[in-house]
Amino acid sequence: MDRYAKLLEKHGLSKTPPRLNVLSILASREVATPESFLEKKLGDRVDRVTLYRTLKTFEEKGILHKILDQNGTANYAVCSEKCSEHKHYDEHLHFNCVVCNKVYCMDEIKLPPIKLPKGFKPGSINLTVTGTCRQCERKAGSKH
Amino acid sequence: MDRYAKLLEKHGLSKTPPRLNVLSILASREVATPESFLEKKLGDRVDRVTLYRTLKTFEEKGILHKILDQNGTANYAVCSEKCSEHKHYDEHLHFNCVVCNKVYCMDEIKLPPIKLPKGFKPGSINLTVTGTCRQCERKAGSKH
DNA sequence: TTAAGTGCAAAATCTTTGCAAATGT
DNA sequence: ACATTTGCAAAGATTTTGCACTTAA
Repeated sequence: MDRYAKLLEKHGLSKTPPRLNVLSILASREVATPESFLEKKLGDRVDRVTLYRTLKTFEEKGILHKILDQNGTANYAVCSEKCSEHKHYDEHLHFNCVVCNKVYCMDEIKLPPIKLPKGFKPGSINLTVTGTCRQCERKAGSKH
Repeated sequence: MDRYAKLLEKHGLSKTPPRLNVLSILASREVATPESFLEKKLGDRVDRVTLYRTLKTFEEKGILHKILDQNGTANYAVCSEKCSEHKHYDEHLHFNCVVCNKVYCMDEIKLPPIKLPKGFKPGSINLTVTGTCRQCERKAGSKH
């Protein structure tokens, strides 16, 4: 049984083609991925509604993180082992390129400690830097 | 001439009722505000399309910041003096309450310095903490 | 066998666009 | 007077819901 099937099993979800397809696409990408990309990749193989429901289920189960880009669009990335139905661990920096719009998960950059005013209870922390990514910087550079 | 009229003039925009109304509502609130709230407040006085266009214009001119909450919904707050058409300055922490969904601008909490991998050029930085705000913590507490 | 998951149709939102009428300067 | 802005209608886009059919276990 392959990796993705195992992941589904672990969370008590049945191993259906739409789910396996979605996981396979997401795992093959080095960046977080929006619904629109998955939709294009999957074509007619998976209904759009199923895709929405799949992403929602995965997020609730702690299989995927949802990361919002600069436009408020959700991008999904496979969670680390630590994530569960009850709590997500996504405490690293996200980089969102303004040119290609890709969302990078920079696991190696940890978040700084934060001190909130009295009475505010933190849940999760999201640090997103927008700017130009390495790829797009290169392309821009080579034009001159 | 009042404060808001002056602000519009400064940016070369005409002083119309919809614009003055929007500014007045936003300035009266201590938190960032979504379109839906403005729409409710304004009722029939301002068309929804006008509201969308007003917010867009204000953002482009550097009059308002757009802050995305945990749901990807845009929330607007009046910019500091430093903002302009060319660049926004919004380098402080945002707190988004998961109960009431309010977005607080915590101007007093500055962002930490960030070191990106080689090739990545930062533009703006957004640090949002989600959790429970003071108000909602109090309410939750008083129930027990 | 049957609970869970999918696909289709349709509804509900949310946002944008085009254009004529109204308004600010 | 005239460019800008508004309001209305309509189109587009995105997301959700209901329900019958299919499939995984």
